[in-house]
Amino acid sequence: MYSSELIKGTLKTIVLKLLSENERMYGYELTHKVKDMTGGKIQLTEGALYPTLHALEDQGILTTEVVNVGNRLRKYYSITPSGRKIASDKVNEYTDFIATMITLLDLKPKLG
Amino acid sequence: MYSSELIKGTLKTIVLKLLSENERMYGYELTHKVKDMTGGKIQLTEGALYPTLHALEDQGILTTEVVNVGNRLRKYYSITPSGRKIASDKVNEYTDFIATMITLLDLKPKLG
DNA sequence: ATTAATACCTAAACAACTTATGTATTATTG
DNA sequence: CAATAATACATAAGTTGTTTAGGTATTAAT
Repeated sequence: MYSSELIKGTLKTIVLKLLSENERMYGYELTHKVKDMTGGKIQLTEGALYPTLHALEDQGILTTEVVNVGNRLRKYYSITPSGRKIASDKVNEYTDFIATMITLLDLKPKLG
Repeated sequence: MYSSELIKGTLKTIVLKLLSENERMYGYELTHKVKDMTGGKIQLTEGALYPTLHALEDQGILTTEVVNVGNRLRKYYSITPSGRKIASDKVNEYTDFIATMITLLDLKPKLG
């Protein structure tokens, strides 16, 4: 787990990137996907995730469809074409930002 | 210039790293150093920087000496031994974090 | 003489998050 | 088979780290 301040500002980028790669995902699934992919190092909190998803939907970046699984509801999110562009821009910006930080902090990135 | 949310959480790491490499620096100098090193892409705002420097001093991570330059005062900050350890930890954590984000977002970092 | 640069500072407002809590269903376990 | 954990959504108060917008004062540039 990283100090919480580091993760700040990356939530939207993470959500949009994952929804660019997957046809549709639901909130709870996103938290587990990120936890799995990062070996538990990044854990999205529901208190941050759900309001972010709602905002992205309001902005027309995501669309939803509610599905009944057993007796429980599940809200799937899909990215719209305009959202796909925003996702790509965000990922590119983050790539650039990381390169800048590597230079600034003289980091030796451990790339697998 | 990056969207402001990205830079959030990196200020302390940047300040501590630069003060680990330089015997002493003053606030205004830090803003210009970072601007120069990043080609203007990261600009520390004084409203964020000064309170952060004060907090780090209060925590014993930095010490200060005020110097008169002409008739103007300049407040130099130096890192303490315990601060040096914290700086190193922060940089290591950030390196790890970047590696995690590269994996998660499947980034292709453009390394000079 | 005015503006820009140097150099510090603070405080209100804002955004994005954490923490805490809530509802309800289904699966697990002792 | 009762209690707990997991699934799955949600909101709201509080915290943190910023931005924005001011302020003071000296020195350099136009």
